Amino acid sequence: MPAAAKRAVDPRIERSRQVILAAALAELGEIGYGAFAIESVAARAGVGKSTIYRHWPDKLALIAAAFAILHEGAAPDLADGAPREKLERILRHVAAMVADSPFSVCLPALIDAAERDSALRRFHHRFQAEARKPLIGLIAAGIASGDFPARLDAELAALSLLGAIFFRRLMTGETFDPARVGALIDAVIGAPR
Amino acid sequence: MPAAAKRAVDPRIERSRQVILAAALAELGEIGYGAFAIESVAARAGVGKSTIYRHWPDKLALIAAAFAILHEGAAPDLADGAPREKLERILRHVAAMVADSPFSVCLPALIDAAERDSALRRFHHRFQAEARKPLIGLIAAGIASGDFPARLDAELAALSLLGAIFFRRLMTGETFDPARVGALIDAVIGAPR
DNA sequence: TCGTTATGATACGGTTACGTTCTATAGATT
DNA sequence: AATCTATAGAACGTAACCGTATCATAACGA
Repeated sequence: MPAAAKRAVDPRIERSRQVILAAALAELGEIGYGAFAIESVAARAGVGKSTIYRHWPDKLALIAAAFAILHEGAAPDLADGAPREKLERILRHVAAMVADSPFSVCLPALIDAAERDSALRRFHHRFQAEARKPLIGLIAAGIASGDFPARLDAELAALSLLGAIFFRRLMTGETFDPARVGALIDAVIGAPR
Repeated sequence: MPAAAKRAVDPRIERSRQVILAAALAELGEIGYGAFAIESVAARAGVGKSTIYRHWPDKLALIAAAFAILHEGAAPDLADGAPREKLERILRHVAAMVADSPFSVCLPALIDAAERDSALRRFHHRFQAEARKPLIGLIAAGIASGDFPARLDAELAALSLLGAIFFRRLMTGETFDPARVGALIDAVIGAPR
């Protein structure tokens, strides 16, 4: 009998976790990875520093946990629609995320962190690879069905479409207006038939 | 008479500058912007800390000076050749830079720094905008001359091409093999005629 | 050679942050 | 109500690093 009557979970624990993680994410967005300070997180969360160390062993663990939150968004539904419509839907979603969201705010910190710590790097690259898969599959299917021109390479096309959106955010300081996604697809893929 | 016989310039000054800036750039690549430490730069350069402060007023000034070095590369010659060839030349150059160079090493730090400090942000965005101009102009000319398909928007096409290269570096951890630039152009622009 | 000056080393006070430990308290469970 | 436990807050020793100052040295120009 596996000690069934364990004590119920204290709600204070989960509550602390949430408050601290939210503060950590805000800190990452504002301060970045390199100057990230646990004491600032504690102050921002209105929490004792010791509470943070009760939940995570050290700074890196907290940072990793905070970054993990970024990847809890609902992906757009790709069940039905023409390939071109689905493509537009998914890219509009990406553009909106990159334009304005906790993800967008933390993106530079995430990139920087991935460069400095190998665990965060694995995390970052693995997640990005997963996130790209549906898009690449969609484009590949579109090419196969003749909806997209045969000139395309699915992976390169995905890189180009995503790249355009991310490049603007990171290198020009502008955001990619989700409304312009149609024009982007026209440019890279071709106009709708 | 403007005091002509000024003392000749002490070569130690320029020598210190170079050694320190090189060390600062290496530090930015390794440590990043947030945790950048002048004392580490001094140690790395084999230089007294006071020497650094004799040349730059503070940490930010040194960082800015170091980043400025990144933008002293020779751009590829665009004097002659078919539009497609010129495009390939310029993108191969970009891909090589992003794949392996001080610029590539410091790129995450630069992006992070641009996010945290407004002066560095202006610097980063201005330079990037300047660097994009020839590419956009080239594509626009190619469209006008009929060498590139009319479907294209010059700015979006430039974003896509550059974006693909940068996206790979920053989000996938892989580099974009300069040899694959031809395939990238085929995908976004179309095969050569 | 001789005065000049940039330098490396060292020390300084001040600040910040790490990660640990303690205590009284407020909030849980039973 | 009685008990348990997670918490906030403070203090701690340690370490790093800021920007400044001092000083003997060595490289420089003249």
